[in-house]
Amino acid sequence: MPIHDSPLTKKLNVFVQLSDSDIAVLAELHRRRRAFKAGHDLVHQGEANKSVYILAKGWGCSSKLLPDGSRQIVDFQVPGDILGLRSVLFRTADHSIEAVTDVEVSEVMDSELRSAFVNTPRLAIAVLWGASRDEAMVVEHLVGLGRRSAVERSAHLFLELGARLAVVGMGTKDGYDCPLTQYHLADALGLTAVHVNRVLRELRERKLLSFNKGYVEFLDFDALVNLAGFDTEYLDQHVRLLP
Amino acid sequence: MPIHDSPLTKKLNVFVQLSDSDIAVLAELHRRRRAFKAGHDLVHQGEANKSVYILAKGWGCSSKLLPDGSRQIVDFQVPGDILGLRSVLFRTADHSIEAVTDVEVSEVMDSELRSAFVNTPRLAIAVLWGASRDEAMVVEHLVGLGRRSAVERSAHLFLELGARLAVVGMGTKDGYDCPLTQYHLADALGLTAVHVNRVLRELRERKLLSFNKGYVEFLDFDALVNLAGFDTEYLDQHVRLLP
DNA sequence: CACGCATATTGATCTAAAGCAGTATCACGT
DNA sequence: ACGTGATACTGCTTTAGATCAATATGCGTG
Repeated sequence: MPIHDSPLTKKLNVFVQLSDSDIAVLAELHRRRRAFKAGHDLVHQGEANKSVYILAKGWGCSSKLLPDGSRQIVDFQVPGDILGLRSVLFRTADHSIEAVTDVEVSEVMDSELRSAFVNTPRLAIAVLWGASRDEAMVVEHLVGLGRRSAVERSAHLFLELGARLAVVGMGTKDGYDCPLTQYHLADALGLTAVHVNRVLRELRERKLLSFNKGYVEFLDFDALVNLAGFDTEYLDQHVRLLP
Repeated sequence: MPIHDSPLTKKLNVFVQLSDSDIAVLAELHRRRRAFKAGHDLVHQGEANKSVYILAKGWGCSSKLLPDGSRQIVDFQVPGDILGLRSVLFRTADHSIEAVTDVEVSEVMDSELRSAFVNTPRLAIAVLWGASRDEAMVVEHLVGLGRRSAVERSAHLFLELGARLAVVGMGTKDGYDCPLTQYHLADALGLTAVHVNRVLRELRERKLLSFNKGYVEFLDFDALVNLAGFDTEYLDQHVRLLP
């Protein structure tokens, strides 16, 4: 795949116009490829990380396990997302990141990342913007768990995933391929899998959205946005340019 | 108040041993004092911020409002916390920060902050560690909303606030002063105020914790930690030193 | 093919928390 | 001294979502 078609490049380009040299540096970062099998951990909770992964293919999820055995998925990762950035910049990982499907990543050592940032500030800004967007999504997720009903919350999640995939050219207003099981959704939405099933049925019967055989289909996009209170703006705000 | 007694200094010192010059720079940052009345906004959602505030006295909270009028409090701020850091580094604020009580802050322009970071890297690291800790707390909060019961969640919040206050010398294992109303708690915990009241009664009757006239008293700290699944470690992990 | 395992689906019951309604207390401002 | 508004507390009813139990459906593997 030519570098200007990689998911990360597409994603960053939406936000900052990358120069040829930015793209060249980005290509450098994509050299070391690795693959993970579905269900395996990319980052272990409590471990210090010396590298980040750029997700090229497949889906991941970051989650925390509770003493009682249940788990809460904090966020999903789709192609173009950077995994483990925080744990490199700051500290040991406080949650684990797992491959939902078979996954292909580019591994970037933290030293490479730092020098890339120094040489191409525009790239650094774009990546930080991405990290900031991810945080905003975590906050939005928190708000949903606290104050939205199961149906609203589910609708919101599907819309958000759709918006993220659209950025990397893997989704439209019609729908997108989604490899998640109802258990994944349950763990993200703070519901039981049984109830997720009922919620999906309701969305289907209300002709808003259908999720079948790995495909999410938006049946009435606007009504869905309205139901979820989905803010289309919040995913693409502008970063302040560092001096 | 001498600078080495300021809440922020205490907090950062827990994590990095600050040198005299670090402390001198910190003192510089505390020059421009401002006060806000309870209920007023320090940061408005959607506005770009040119300054951060170091909270010296009083409590704040950051929250998001929903279309239906309800709100979700994302985090509380106590003395020593830095407000609006993210919106200076990255982008416009995506939520508003409100003074819970009358509040005193030091205002720091982003240019001052940047030059302070350049001149005293150790200080930069300490502040970033604080920001990273705050994020970890947001994630923990999200997990609570998704997977913990009302009682567990409430216990967890009280413990977390206690731990944060202890760092700045404003709380012990016996308890701490807490200016929050049951409405604040409800908006943070994703409950109704009525139900918060019942939860508080249950905690009191089970002789775990009492909250009365602005004072949180731990009646059985260990049992509370156990009930909440509170991880005492997660607030004080170590940052990786930047090269 | 048959078997086991993961995933999806539906029905019946149970429960935690919401919603609604009302009372109590206290701090103010006049 | 008297309202008025914010906060705290309690009882009763309702509901969203959990829990328990069962039945599909498909898919890889011996």
